[in-house]
Amino acid sequence: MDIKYNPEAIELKWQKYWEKNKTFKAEKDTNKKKYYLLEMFPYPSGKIHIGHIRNYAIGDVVARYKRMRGYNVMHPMGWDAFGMPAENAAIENNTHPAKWTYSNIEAMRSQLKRVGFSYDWNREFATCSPAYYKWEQLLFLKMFKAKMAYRKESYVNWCQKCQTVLANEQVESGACWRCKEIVSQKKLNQWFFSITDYADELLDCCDKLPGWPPKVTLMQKNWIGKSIGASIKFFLEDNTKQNYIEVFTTRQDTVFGATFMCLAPEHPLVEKLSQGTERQKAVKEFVEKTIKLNRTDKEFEKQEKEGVFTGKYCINPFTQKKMPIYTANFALMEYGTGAVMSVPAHDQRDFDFAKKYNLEIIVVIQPQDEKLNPLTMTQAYTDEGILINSGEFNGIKNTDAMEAIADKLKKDGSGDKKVNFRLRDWGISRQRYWGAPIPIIYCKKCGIVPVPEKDLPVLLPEDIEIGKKEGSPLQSAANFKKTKCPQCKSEDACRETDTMDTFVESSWYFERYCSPNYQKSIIEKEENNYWMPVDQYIGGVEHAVLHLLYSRYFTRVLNKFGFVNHKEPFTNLLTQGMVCKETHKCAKCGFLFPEQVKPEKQNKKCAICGGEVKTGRVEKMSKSKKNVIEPSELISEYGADTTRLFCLFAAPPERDLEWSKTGVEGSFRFINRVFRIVYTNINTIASASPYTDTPDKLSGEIKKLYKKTHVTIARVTNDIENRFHFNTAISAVMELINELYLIDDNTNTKKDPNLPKVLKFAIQTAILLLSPIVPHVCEELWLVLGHKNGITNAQWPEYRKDALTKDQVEIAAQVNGKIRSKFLSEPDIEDEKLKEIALSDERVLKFINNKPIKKIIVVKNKLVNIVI
RNA sequence: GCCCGGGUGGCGGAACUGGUAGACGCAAGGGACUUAAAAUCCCUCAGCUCAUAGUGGCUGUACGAGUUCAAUUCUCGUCCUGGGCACCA
Repeated sequence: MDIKYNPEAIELKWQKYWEKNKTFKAEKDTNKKKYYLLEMFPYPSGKIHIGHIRNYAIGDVVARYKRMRGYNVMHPMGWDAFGMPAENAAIENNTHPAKWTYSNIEAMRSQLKRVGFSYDWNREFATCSPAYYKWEQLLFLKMFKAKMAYRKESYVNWCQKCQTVLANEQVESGACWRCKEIVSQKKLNQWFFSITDYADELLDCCDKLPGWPPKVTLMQKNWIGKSIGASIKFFLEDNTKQNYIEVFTTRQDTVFGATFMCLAPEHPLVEKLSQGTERQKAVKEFVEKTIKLNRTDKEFEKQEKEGVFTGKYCINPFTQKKMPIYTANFALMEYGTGAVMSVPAHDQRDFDFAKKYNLEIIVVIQPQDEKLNPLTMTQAYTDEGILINSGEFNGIKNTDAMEAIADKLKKDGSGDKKVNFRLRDWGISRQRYWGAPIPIIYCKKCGIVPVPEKDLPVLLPEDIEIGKKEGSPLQSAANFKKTKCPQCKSEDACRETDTMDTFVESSWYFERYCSPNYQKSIIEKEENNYWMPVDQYIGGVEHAVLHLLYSRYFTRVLNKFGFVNHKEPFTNLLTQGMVCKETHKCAKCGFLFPEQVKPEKQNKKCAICGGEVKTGRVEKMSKSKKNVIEPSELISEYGADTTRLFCLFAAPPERDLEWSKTGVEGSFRFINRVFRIVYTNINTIASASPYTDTPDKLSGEIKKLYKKTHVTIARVTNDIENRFHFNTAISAVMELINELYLIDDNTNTKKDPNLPKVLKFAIQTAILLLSPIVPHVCEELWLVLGHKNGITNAQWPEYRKDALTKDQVEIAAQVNGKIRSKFLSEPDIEDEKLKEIALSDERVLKFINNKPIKKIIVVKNKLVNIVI
């Protein structure tokens, strides 16, 4: 055989063919069942990396599979194109962010095309284009008018290096998620989206997303953080009966044990209470010291719980006791009301604090088996028990008193039931240039004025200087900033210079894909109703809370304004694992590239300094760890099909994938095996029509092969359709191919007149089953097999039920649960018959050794277990 | 600290509802073809063990118990590991 597998020639040929024939163009067709498949769109950083390829390969298998199943598949791709790297690159290379971004998009688009993903490129857009962000601005205006977008002054996480505000979600253990700089606190006027209005709904609907991994919905639930409890007012001991501190607690059952109060250092009362007292100086010092160390700071985690007395008292509404008011470093202004009622007997943190400052401890919950003594207690008692020292509630189980105490609070006017969320409103202001401008004008006379809808989009000015001055570049862009007030026409007005968080763009891009070129509004409703919601969404688990929660929120906002009819954007979600590779580290030179490692007899040496090299952990590929694989190199060496195959074969999608050079070679070998099995048999099968009849008319090896082919169809279909376990789908086809090679060698079966037909069916089926995974080579082989219309829209093979049954099954014969013998039998034979065979088996009898049989368990077609 | 995962050969991973552990691939070793190499093909491949070399015996899915005729699978405890949240009142 002269024909050699040449991946590059085959792949370029079919990519051209698909493009020419518009094979993947998706159009609304109400007669067909739609399937909207989406992978998280990339940030155009410049290069596609292997993690993208894995993500998109997974998606492409599903898209191509569904197409073959007759679905009208929409599989779009685009660019999450706003963001900081463009600005950073602009500063470094003295280019404009737009230029940098668009040239990156060019490069990455051609890379993606070279992998042969079945995208409908007609729907492509970049979120940085005015045609896209215009609609985002419109939505902002609608939200502003509905009071869902509002401005408030607040402390924000500030990254000094990136010169920007970060959302809480973008702060990872005290550091900027992008540049790892330690985050500090800054007070600024910010725009917020009121996501908390939907906290309850977003939480409840987590349970209505059966197609999502429970892990992700659990993370969202924790993030939203709903707590049910009560708000309680503690009046100050100032005889006015007007000033009070309000707290939120989940333990109103312990209110009789509240002996002191802790306020967050930022709490407005802290300064007021201590003013003019001898405590003023101490309080001020403490507050200043504590605020400096913000809560996300690394130091903050380690610091001891401490506080200072403000000099004033408040009154416990139930006991009328005086409670000293402290300000404490563990009280958080952002949670609840910034004030904590402290119950030292039943909260460990309060207990430690009370011990430290010698504060009163009152036991109000008595456990069943022991008697708590505040003087001898060594830790707080946080379990259930019976209330004591609690007036009219004495003797009631604490959990039962929750409701009653909340009711009494309400009756007395000193509180109420209350639900509190950890989730806070979404701060979207960014002091950056490369983002969507917030369409707001500040007028000296009229105040905050929204840009009229007819004036949209508010364009990002192109003639700006980046990195020359402190702060946001838009602030120094006079042409942009200076404007007329749309209401009073006064010249004394300026534009908002902050831009929107880039998570805003990615919160609705999946909606825009349905009508990407629609000019009249944000969304063309009929298209949207047809395509949405996304049937399958695929992306990294790192977006479990950020992007996915915002998207759920935005979908509700769009729904509220009547733009869309659905509330949840993604019916099914698959979160794929990272791509990892081993690292090499030299004590002196740090991380090394694989080519910098010299293998020697015993251990590896560093090519730079000659020092010992340690093979480090398998870690996520990253430039800094020097363990990155370049997809383009891989594709030019082995081809796109091999690259795809390996990404899918090495691990199931949800798990991390460990890169292996030899594994890639194995994948390449397999494609070659497939390629060869077609060509070596082509003369035999070329003119044969595939056998599709019942297996009973066949015999011997041919029958076995025919049945194996149907079993393979069943396995692959199940693995793709129900489990996304492409690794086992591939191994099933590998088994079939292995079997085909055995037939090829077997001269006896070569005389069977049914051979060409069955062989054709088997080979053709293998090609069809592989086609979503390695589409190019399959298109080529499909053509070789004589099909002129392309494999992309060929029908997915169906299996025959009568071909799944086995002619013979192997039965394990066990004695006391241990396998002592195996025998072949007809399938589905009577239990009694199986027992009989097992009991006549020599090896089994040897182990029974004439002992009495207690019982015999028979599992049909599987085993016989004799218990003695 | 709290909440989720995960732990299976030299390696990546199979085993779908408790029913024959190790599919498929990689690596390794041996062999065939070849002047040679590459490519390809075939065989072996969890560990220990045996006067019987066999469809032999024993052990084995992180560790220890338990439920069961039967446990990688279910329950409890321990260890390790990955992730999320982290003074949340």
